[in-house]
Amino acid sequence: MAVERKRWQREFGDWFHQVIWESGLMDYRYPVKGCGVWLPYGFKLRNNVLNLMRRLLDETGHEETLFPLMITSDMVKKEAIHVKSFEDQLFWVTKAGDRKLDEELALRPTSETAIYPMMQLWIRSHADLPKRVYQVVNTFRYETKATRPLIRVREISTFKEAHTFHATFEEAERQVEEAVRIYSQFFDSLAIPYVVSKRPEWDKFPGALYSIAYDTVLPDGKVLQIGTVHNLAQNFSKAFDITFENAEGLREYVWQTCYGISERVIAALIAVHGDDKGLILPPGVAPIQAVVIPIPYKSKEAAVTEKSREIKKVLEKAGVRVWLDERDKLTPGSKFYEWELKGVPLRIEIGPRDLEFRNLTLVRRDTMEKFQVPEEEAASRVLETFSEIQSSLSRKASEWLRQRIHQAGNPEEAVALFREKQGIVEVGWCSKERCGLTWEEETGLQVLGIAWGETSLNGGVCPICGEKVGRVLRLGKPY
RNA sequence: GGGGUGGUGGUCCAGCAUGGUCUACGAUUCCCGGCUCGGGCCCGGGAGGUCGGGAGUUCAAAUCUCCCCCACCCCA
Repeated sequence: MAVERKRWQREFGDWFHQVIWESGLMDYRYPVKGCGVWLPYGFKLRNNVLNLMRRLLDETGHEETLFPLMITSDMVKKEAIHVKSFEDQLFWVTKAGDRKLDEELALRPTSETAIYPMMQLWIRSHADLPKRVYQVVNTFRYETKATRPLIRVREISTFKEAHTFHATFEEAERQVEEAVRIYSQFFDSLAIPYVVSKRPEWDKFPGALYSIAYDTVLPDGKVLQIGTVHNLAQNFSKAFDITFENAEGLREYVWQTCYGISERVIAALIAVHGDDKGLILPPGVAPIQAVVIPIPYKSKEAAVTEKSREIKKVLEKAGVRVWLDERDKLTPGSKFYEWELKGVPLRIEIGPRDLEFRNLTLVRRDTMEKFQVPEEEAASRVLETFSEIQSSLSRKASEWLRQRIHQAGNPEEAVALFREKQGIVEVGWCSKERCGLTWEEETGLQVLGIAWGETSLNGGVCPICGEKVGRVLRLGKPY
């Protein structure tokens, strides 16, 4: 029962689509393009992931809110640069029944235009600051490229966005650092590896001063953006007229940040940890952390059933999300396959042999390693195994990403490296936009940005202009 | 934006070249019953289809022609 990742890597697109549906996460047969149904199992996973996020935000002074889905055309037009980037993708509500609406309404493509006009009413004085809100909502964008479950959709069903408001630029800068800390902790808890890059000027969030993004690499070697943090400076507060009175009695525009994470994090969770058998979910967020499978034999059915129920209770008491699979029409083997597909981190087999020796047979989903533990140590050994699985998943995924980050000295080298190994190519950059764009042209890759929070690079010259190199520039092929 | 491949019970698919033998193959899934049970066992019985949509050619279309829709892949 070895762990294999052939199909996972070679036919990632098919694998991904199939696993999402067969494991019971989502059904994408819904008749509207780019929209899918979260099935009960997927919905539970989604909630566990979101609750992790909620805990992190609640602990750090954020408050959850819920703003309306529809925005007016006036609201849409407030911030010119921001609007322009989304206007081709807006869904419009133009009629009620057969009556044309006097004022057409748009479905939010993101919620700046819904939230900021209200903030203009709520923020009056420096005592109201800082203010941090977040919400988890659906947003709509008319994607024209091919849609892909969880990755490129028309209804983003799960968009967690935080918006913060501050009295000074420095405070907004500190909030950006805080957001990066929060997101890093979040992805670490999910064992999803990432690189953090400052997006180049030509690819930042429209309206932002600058944008920071979290990227990971999927099995096909393409880069998936899984989170973003933006310093908006006063660009939006000026457009939406969000001002406050400072301690000296003067009116100032607020300084803002915003940061978001979408269901792409679930896509990453699935893709990064999976194998040819299906999902592998980290115990921290798995809807079912352990499944008990009774192995009935001859006349011992009653004893096996009784023991299985007893173990289930013991584990539940210890706080384990456990499921007892008592379906008697299926053989244990077919149950094994099913729960492996669904990514349950730990399987517990209880059969005549275990009864005889007062053991439990445990099988780890991530390594398929099989071992016995004494029955009376059930709870402690199960919990211990969860933390081993968690750290093993982190280690494996980080190592996998590390092997897909390469260093190149010139465009030819970058192209060769990418062709052979995909992933991310790092090169030295002189910080000039023209040279950055040349890197893109000559490699056919896209600039992800410069490494965030790392000291500048010394030595070497830009192979394009010959000037001194000061930054690490990352290139890749994004989704 | 450019190119390619495909759409047939819930799922995966055969059939299409050479229209008729299609009352549409097979597997899986689902329901009923039996036998089993430490890796998808097996045996009976049953359910499930606007052949993506529309128009056309024809005595006759899943099969040929045209238009449309949708999905997936590759390239910009």
